[in-house]
Amino acid sequence: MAERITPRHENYSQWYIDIVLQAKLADYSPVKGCMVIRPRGYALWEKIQQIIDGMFKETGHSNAYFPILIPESFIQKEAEHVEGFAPECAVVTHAGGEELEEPLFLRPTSETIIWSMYKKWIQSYRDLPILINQWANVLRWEKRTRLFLRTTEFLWQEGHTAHATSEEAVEETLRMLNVYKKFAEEYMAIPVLTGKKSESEKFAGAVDTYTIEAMMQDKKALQAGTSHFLGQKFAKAFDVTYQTRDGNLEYVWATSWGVSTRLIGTLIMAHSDDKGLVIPPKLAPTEVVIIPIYKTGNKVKVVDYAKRVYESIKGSYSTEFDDDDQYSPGWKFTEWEIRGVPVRVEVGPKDMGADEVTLVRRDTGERTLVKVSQVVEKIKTLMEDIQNSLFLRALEFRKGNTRPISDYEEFKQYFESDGGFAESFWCGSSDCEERIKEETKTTIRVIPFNQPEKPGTCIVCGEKAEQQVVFARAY
RNA sequence: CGGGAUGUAGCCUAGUGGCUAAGGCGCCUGCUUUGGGAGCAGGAGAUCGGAGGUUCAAAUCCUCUCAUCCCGACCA
Repeated sequence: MAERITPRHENYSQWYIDIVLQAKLADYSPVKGCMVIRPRGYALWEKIQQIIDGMFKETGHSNAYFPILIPESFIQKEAEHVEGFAPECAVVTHAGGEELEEPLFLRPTSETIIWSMYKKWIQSYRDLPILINQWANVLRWEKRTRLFLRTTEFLWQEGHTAHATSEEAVEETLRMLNVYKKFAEEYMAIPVLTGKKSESEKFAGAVDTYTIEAMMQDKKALQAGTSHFLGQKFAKAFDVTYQTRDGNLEYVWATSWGVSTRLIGTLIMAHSDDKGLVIPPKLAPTEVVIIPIYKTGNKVKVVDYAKRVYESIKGSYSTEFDDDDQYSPGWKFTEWEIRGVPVRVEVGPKDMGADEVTLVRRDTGERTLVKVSQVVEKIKTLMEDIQNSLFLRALEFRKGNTRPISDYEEFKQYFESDGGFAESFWCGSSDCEERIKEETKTTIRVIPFNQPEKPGTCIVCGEKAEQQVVFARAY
């Protein structure tokens, strides 16, 4: 008997760890807070990269690469930025056997080094916009780490764009937020709320931070991607100006936006179950697995038959043929369920007799008999079904665990029992935000774009409030 | 960084001062099996997280240290 996966209702954190380790997505590394992304985890990341990168290219961006080492003085140029990041940075002080004259920071994010370069590259409005993305690793010295969700080193992409006008930069910020929303919903099958972050939750150095916010199966919120309007802060810090058409000098407007390997953690916590990983078809590195079921006497015949099925499927789907002789079919079923492969094709003597195969979908476990001649077509429908129903299930779950609440006592009770998302009005004061965080451990996850017609009263102080926001406990 | 827990073979666990550190899973060999984690036989694998100390004697007691997990504070 292999190790069991801790059921979600017993211990959600442990369940998550069990999935990551047993599906062999990642492993702990010898270095505190770091992880090794194993081939199956990395295959997922490559799939995510490939799709999102295509979306970046479609919206006019190019990839580039900037160094991991950043001079200390650069980090310190933007006041809020340094305040936000300096405490969690690792710094190289020695190299080549000598102490460095100026310490070099391992990048926690690349705004500063990139804007030092933009200063060299931008002189005129003709040089704008610059639309650059980089795929990179970054390092943040976190106190408390969790596989994929928060590690000391993680992989991400960071887009950094430079624009002539504020309007253009804001437009870019929202465009990329929508790219993230589209990716989350159409590929990851995870519904997300979009909107702005409150002052206290925004990125250090941003004017405005926008977020895609998802609900996990334990009803906690998770920020899955952010897009920042940086205004002219970094342009001013690095003195990046351009000459306008009519000869004036103006500071450049900036955006930055990113998603990370955290998306893999998000994916796990949104869809997986007590049997293991559940991967939406559009992100599955392996879409179909074929398992021949034979006895010693009929092995050759069954494997032959299964192989023909494999031949007919593999052109259309990323397919694995598991004819390993050492493990029983039951063992294989369990194993491929842990790995989260969306569709399993069982091929045994019974199926062979009827010129059929058995299809089993990972999300519901539902079995269907289908003629070999129709198998590719049927898998196509199944894949679409799984993709859609994962999304709908997550959407229903979020809806069922979201409540408008206007009374603070009711709010407290809500989070003492079930919890979830609370839609409540907020007057905008950081005092009220701070108080509700202290008293209920909830934070403002997002100030949604979609606002009710009528204003209300602040959930905390009862004063008139223009904005309705979403409160939740968060990762 | 505070509070708690844990660390014994690849994994899970027993052993709470005394003989050669025990068992299950996994792994290797062979045979038999195979429609939901198969069976039998044989075998390999551990300086008990690390360092120091107490003792005739330490996995076991003490000190320090490291790592992981859980709960907080801080963060993508």
